[in-house]
Amino acid sequence: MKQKVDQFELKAKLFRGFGDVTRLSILESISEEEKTVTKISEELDQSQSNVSNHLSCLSECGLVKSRKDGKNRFYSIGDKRVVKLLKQGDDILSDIAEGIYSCVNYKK
Amino acid sequence: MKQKVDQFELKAKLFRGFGDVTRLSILESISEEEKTVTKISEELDQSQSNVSNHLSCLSECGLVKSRKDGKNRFYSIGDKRVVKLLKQGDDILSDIAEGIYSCVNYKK
DNA sequence: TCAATATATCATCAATTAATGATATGTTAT
DNA sequence: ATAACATATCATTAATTGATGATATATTGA
Repeated sequence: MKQKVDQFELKAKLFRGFGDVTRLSILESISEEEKTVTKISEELDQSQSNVSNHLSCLSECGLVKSRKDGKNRFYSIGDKRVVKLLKQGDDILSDIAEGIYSCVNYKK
Repeated sequence: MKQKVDQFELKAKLFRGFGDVTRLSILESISEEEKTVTKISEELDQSQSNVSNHLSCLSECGLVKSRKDGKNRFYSIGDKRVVKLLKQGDDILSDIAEGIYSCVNYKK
């Protein structure tokens, strides 16, 4: 049972990667094409450091990968299954969006 | 674009439902068979109020459903796709578990 | 009715975490 | 070499959120 809890801790941590608007937006933003930090921060209207922080977190976890090209570093999704998972989120959401929206326990 | 951000906000909120050990454990615990609050709190060794709080949150969002039977209320997963999504989490995790584990930005 | 059991609610506290701003590192072109 | 650009790092702050404990509500059986 202890092992299960540890497993769930990791799994929860995985899902938390998708559980923040900024991080999720980053993932969605690079799910089609690789992008630089600057490009992403412009698109999301978020500070460079914030995006960079999230990206380093996502990289460390293996959710995104990156390649360096001169001054730039291009980020992209590290595993196809991540994209698939995000798509499935949409699928569920299409049915329960209203409930999620009205959930007061979480702000945004 | 604004609409997309709103969409991502909901989606992030959805994933946050799975992004906490206690909530995730609750979902996993009732994914096979419906259970009462008391049963779940015993299993997870969590207080009744904590489990109940999470369940009301999960219910509101439509992630779990419940039926009342006398003094008891039995909770179960609200949508098959939720179980599927959780399973896919395992799938991804089997490959990137180490990265997730060593991610220092999040505690547990 | 009253006690026992099961669950819900809710304010408060403690812990977690996202964002900011400042600074550091690395790369390219002049 | 140095200015300009791109990214990373990190301490601090502000906001969010999970857990607790107390209490309220509901149901059943004696």
